[in-house]
Amino acid sequence: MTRAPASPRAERTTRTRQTLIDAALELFAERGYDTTTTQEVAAAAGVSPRTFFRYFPTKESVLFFGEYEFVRSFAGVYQSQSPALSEIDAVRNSFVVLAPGVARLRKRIELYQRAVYSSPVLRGREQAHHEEHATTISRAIAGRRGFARPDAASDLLAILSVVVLQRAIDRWLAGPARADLGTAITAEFALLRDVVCLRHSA
Amino acid sequence: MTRAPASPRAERTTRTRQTLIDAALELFAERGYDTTTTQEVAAAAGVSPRTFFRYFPTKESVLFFGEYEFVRSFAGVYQSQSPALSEIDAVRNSFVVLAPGVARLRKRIELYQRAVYSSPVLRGREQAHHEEHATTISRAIAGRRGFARPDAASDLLAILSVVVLQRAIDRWLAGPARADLGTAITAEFALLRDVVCLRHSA
DNA sequence: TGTACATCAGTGAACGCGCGTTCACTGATGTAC
DNA sequence: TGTACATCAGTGAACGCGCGTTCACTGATGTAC
Repeated sequence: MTRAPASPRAERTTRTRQTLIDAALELFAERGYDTTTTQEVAAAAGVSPRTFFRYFPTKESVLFFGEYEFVRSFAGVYQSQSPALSEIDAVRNSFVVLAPGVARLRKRIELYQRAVYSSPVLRGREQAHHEEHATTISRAIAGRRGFARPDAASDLLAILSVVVLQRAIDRWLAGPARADLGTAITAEFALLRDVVCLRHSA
Repeated sequence: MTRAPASPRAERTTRTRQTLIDAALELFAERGYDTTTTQEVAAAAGVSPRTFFRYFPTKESVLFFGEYEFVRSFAGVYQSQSPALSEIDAVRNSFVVLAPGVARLRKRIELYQRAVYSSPVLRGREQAHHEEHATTISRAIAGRRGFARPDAASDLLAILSVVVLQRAIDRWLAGPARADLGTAITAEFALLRDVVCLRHSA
């Protein structure tokens, strides 16, 4: 996670940046993003208002710095799934494999989600991120099938996967601290199959 | 749509408001929401900058004024679906029934979508609207089953429905002007069933 | 129908606010020799 | 090891910008009688 402190100067830079990020995450989650000023974040981090913009070009960027790269590792895991699996099962399995890496960041993700929900503009950004993630997943799905380009089916499956994953994370965060994210993901995908595939009503 | 012009004064008010809305929609879609100022909207509508805020409390509100109430009519249509239908089929059928009402607003919806996509804050608002719509749909689903409260299954189905409907609308807008929205909705729900329910890979 | 007053659409001007930029500086850390 | 210079983290102060508010006004429309 944290780099080796190359020099006192570099170490100070890293520390200041991290302090700003922590302060911002805490304040945004607690008081709401739109009602927290960059001045307040700087004050909480013990630096001057000016210094905030030395580290981050915009108020938003402090939140999105070093985003957990769940999706960056997705493609690799997905390709290694058994070819016998259907696409949706392969996606679900990949998510479950990656779950422990996410689960370690539970506290941070919880603050992040609270911050994002507090503000329209952050929700919009998050939505754009989800779309990017879906694009990545869609390409991976198409690749596993040996298709050069994603089609409507892989696009839809990718979007559904992101929505279902987000729901699983929300439920996991709402549950006890010891809950297992992989289990939540499996349950949510099972529910997806039920509501879409079961033919009978009620 | 437009009320009877009760008096010259009331008629003028209505006209000014509509002119502002039209100008805003046009400019936001064309130049982007964030890069268009309320001054420019006022100028395009032929009124002073100050007058904009006489009609709308915020820049955003001019866009969301008189939102098409697709979802407001949903519950009624949904309850009248045959009890023999599965929930998801009943939702799809309801959407198809309501489609012509939406399709009449094609040009306006197109501008609206372009405006929303141009701005993070609007995407965030739209996301919040989708969530509200999903809540409405989820309650309708639970009601049809005779349940007092929505559960995880109705919530998930509702969210999926909103996502799938939005995709259908996007594809419909991307297609030729004469395309049928109901057909696009049916196709998208069929695709949903395929990607979620088919067991074989490739 | 005609006059006196009330209401209201539209406007101008000035301001508060928070994000983000620009210019100019201080003092500590790093480096060349 | 010691000195001279370079770099860089942190800061202060002033400003631009666009949203949104406040105060005070004009002139047209509406209403009471």
